[in-house]
Amino acid sequence: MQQCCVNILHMKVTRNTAAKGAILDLITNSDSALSHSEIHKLTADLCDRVTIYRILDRLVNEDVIHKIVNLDGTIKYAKCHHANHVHIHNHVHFSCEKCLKVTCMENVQPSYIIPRNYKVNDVNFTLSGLCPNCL
Amino acid sequence: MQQCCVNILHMKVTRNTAAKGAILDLITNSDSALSHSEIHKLTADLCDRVTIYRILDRLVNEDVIHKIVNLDGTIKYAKCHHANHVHIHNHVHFSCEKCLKVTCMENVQPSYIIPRNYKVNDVNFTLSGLCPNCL
DNA sequence: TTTTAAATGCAACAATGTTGCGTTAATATT
DNA sequence: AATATTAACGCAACATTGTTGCATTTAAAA
Ligand SMILES: [Mn+2]
Ligand SMILES: [Mn+2]
Ligand SMILES: [Zn+2]
Ligand SMILES: [Zn+2]
Repeated sequence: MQQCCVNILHMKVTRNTAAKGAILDLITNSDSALSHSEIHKLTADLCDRVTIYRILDRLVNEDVIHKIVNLDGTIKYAKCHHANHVHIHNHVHFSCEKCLKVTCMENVQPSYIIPRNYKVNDVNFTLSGLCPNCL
Repeated sequence: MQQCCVNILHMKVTRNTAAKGAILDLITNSDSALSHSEIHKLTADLCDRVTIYRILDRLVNEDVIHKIVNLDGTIKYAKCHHANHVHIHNHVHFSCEKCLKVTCMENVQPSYIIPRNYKVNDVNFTLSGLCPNCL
């Protein structure tokens, strides 16, 4: 009765499927964060469009991948490379205006001072401009 | 031949209209950032849905208001209260998970160190959690 | 192998954002 | 004040994105 994966919020057992594995591989091996539509195009007929939404939600809730909100409002998905499993996702993301790639900068963690009467649960720091490849 | 307002990117003359004035007032007097749909509801029959999109774009391009991308990908609009006109918009935004309000924290400006081979043009820092009213 | 319920496909729907075009009206010019 | 210019508008039509319900399939525990 070994459980392979769980939704860390609801402590509900989840399952591994072919589509889930393929999408996770895609995200893991990508050098930039991917949106739903990008994944949809890259996977062709792997599975239904709705299934991709559900798989992405599942992977996020399992804390395997994380969401990044791009400056135009599009949501992208990436996999952290650091080891810690349950994590506050407090690093910077860079959104290149030319090649349109969004990348995690896991070693850039901004510091800020916020009044004590706020409780911070999550963080989304995005810088945009030109990446090294496009500069 | 005094020009009232211009698109600062294209240096093109823009015009003031009743709908534009009303929407700017709404945003100026709001204590939190507003989305297109919120503005649409608040203005009732002021103008067409499409016109609101175009007015918001115009106000952003005139550098009168600014966009804030919320953690769920929804885009909100706010007006800075500081004086400087053309500005890098580098302050933090706070997104409350309970009351769902998004507010500018103009005096919170994070510091970060990014490699020199990146060129930063814009910044979007959003914190989410509980605001003082909801804590 | 059997059981169970998570995951899927599909259809239908809702929300959000975009484009083209004929008309209206803000503003500069006369 | 009248006129000319063209930005802004309304409307319809469309595209994209995300959601929900339900019957069927299938991963994985028993
Ligand atoms: Mn990241
Ligand atoms: Mn702001
Ligand atoms: Zn680039
Ligand atoms: Zn609140």
